[in-house]
Amino acid sequence: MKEIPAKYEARDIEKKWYQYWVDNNYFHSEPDDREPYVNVIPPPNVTGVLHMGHMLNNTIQDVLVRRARMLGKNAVWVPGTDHASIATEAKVVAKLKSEGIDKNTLSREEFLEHAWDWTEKHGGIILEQLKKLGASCDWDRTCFTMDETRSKSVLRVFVDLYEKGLIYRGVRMVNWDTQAQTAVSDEEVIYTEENSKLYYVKYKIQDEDNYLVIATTRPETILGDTAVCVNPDDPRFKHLKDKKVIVPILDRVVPVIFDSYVDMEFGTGCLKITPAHDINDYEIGIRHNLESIDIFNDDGTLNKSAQVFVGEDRFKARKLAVEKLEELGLIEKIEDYTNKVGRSERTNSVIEPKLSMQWFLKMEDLVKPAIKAVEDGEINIIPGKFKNVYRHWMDNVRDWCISRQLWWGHRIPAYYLPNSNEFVVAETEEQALQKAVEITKNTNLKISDLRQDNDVLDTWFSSWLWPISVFDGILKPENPDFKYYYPTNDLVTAPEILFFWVARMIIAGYEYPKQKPFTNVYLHGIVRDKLRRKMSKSLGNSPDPLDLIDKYGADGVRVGMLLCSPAGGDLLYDDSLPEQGRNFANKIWNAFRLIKNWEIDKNIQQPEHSKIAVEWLDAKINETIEVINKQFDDFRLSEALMTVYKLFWDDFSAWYLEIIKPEYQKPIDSKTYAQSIEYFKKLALLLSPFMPFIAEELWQFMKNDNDTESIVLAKWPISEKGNSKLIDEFNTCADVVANIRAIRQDKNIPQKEKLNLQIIRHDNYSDKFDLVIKKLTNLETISFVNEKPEMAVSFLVKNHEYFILLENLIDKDAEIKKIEEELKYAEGFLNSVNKKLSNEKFVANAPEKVIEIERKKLADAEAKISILKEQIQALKK
RNA sequence: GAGCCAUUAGCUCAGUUGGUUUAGAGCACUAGCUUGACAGGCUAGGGGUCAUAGGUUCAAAUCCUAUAUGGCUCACCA
Repeated sequence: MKEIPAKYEARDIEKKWYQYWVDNNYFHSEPDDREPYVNVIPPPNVTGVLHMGHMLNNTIQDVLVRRARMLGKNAVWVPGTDHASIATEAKVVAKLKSEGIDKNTLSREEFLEHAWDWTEKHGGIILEQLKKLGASCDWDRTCFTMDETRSKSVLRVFVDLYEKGLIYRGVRMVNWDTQAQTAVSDEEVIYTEENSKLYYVKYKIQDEDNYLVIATTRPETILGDTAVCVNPDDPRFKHLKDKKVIVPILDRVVPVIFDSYVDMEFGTGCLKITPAHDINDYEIGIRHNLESIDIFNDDGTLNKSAQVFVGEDRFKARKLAVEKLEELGLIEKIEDYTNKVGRSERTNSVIEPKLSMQWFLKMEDLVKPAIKAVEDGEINIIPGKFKNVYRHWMDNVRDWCISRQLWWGHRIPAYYLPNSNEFVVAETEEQALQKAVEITKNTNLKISDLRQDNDVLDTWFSSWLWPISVFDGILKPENPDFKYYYPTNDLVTAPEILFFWVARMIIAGYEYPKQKPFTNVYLHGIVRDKLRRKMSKSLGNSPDPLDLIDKYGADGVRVGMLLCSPAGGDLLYDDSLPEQGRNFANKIWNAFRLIKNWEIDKNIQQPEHSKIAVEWLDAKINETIEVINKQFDDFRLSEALMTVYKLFWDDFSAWYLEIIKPEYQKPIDSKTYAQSIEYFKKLALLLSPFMPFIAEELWQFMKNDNDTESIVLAKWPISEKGNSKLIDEFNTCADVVANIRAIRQDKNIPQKEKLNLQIIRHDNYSDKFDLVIKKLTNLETISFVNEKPEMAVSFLVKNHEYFILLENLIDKDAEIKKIEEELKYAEGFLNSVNKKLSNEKFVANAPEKVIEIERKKLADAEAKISILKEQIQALKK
């Protein structure tokens, strides 16, 4: 066999095995008799490149899927991307602009051609990157929210909801993104505190020499004012009934109205009303029948209705308005002020409340079964604290604005009749025509006479169908794939899209297949840097995931991501995490090298210490498998990983291998060797969901004719009955070994120098591991005595007294001091136990079992104290 | 402003219906190791009055009430 390198080099190995898995189609699934295990990927943006959040998200999914596959389930993980209307359109517009092309000069069709080109060029990148991470997706099933099946599904659902009366069109105040020039939903607006100014502006009262002062943060909207409002209970303004005021700059005469919406405490108690540009003003405007003057163009510049500053941007207009007001002497004062400003999630531009015609989905009834499903536990949200958040949003849900004024996306299938605002809704143009003919009774009507709505649908209006549509469950609810794979199992995503996506998928699940879309929602944390800042391109605090994989290996990065990612908690990323993962891979690699390089001698007997170690490790592995299974069931993935990590590093490498390791350049017996390989294979299996690449590499070295050709196809190990007594005895042994090692270190005795150990046994001494102790600490002899030897260092394990005989190295005073410290601790402990037991109420009320434990503690402590006292006495002699 | 969640070692977190020795892990830290698998390592070790103040209980990190601090969600006052 060729030399195995001392350092594990992940790069070539990972490339080799991923190719092998894909070539053999191991990740592909077809329906069969087995129980399915199904996850759908949260589709990343087609515009995106892999970032740290994806790494975490997909690592978790891959761990779950790989383990499910090993548990014998028919596992499928469906990959795909979404079309990300706003983000993609923005990128394409920007690209065109860099080529000197203005979007507005293109027809819709021409623009879409560019967008598709762009998508074909960039759309696959992120999925290719996921392969580097080891993602075991069924690539044959890759979907895109705008491919044929998914698009048709979206249109069918739109038509169906429209026909059910759940979709309506209407003028509403929406959140307008002036940069993307589209409406966005409430969920897409992020409010943050920003420093701004509060302007106090004087409005002249008509036919009086008096002024009324209003406070505003947006003086440019004065141009759209149609009233000034005060609270009807405010004594300061009672005299203003039926009065009018003059809007500055324009000298427009508007009424003073009275509405209890106005907070008397705030500002001046007078509120200017601009119904076209503020949601509250809009509602007040409706109540008081006010005129609504829209002063903005779609791009945020002022239009003709503003009369002045026409064509200027809204922020420039603000400056100009203030200057003008100052010129007119109408600014009373300007204060610094902090308020919440809403910005578009996609473009970060300040959201402009705008009245416009949009399409909405009525949510009130749709959410009901979705609320119940989570309430009843039919769907679990992990961690559970998000159940509240979900509930709260659902209870207060508002109608969903589903139209976007963009071209890239699913065009709304509403067709207007010629010269009319009347429309028909249909899945295809042909069907639309048919409906139009029915309505108009005009049989000469042609498709070209109809005008399709210009808007597209919100991207989430397609991704909310994802778990259904990836199996074609909207168009063909009876197809075998859908019947077999739906509902899916675990949805893994970040809490930030709980409403955007998760809640809406649940709604769609109960509206269409009338079944939950998934059973568990596992919400993982957000990847942040060490300073708890979210990773972002603009901050430049995010490492490039592919660089990390290159540097630490995909296995290393996966371990790094998982190690500190408890459910729902933030993950504070640091390079030390994948480094720890890489070091672990190296540890595994070297353990393997050690075993692989041993020479096997069939003629030698298995040494007794090896026989015992083999027995113990078997018990330990069995016990640990149960722990890991439980942790998986509870979605405690980072803990499951840590359990495997310690099993491998501490139990297998640090203890087991050290025990069975033959002397330098001596061969190992064939029995221990074979058993060790079997254990190593089990460990590789336990590791493989987390570190699939190194696990496969080792599997290929170790597999025999009875094993599967790839670890991907192998079965998750089954835990046989553990032997807790043996494990307990081993722990005692480990304690003794550690004590002896500490003595060597303390007294500067090299490992090579043999020592003699004497033991005074008390009750329940087991000699099972004595040979292990002897080997690990290089003892000449172990002997049992009744008298404390002189000139020895002592320690206590489980009330057995251990003495290492040392002729010249004993510092009696130091020994006494050490034992006195131990005595002090024991006495303190005894004291606390005594306090409990002497408490009558405790003895009377506590369960017998608890009292029993306390009595045992007492007895143990007393025994220990008397031993320690004797030892001090002996030393003082 | 309303609601929810958290606060345990330097850092990140466990601690499962209150009782397994006066609290555990990983990383970091300290000391000692040219030990033939591994310095990406080995061995040993230090480190916490469980945010604060009360309360319930025989018994509290764990239950209750306040307070403080941090976070999340929703709403929003110009």
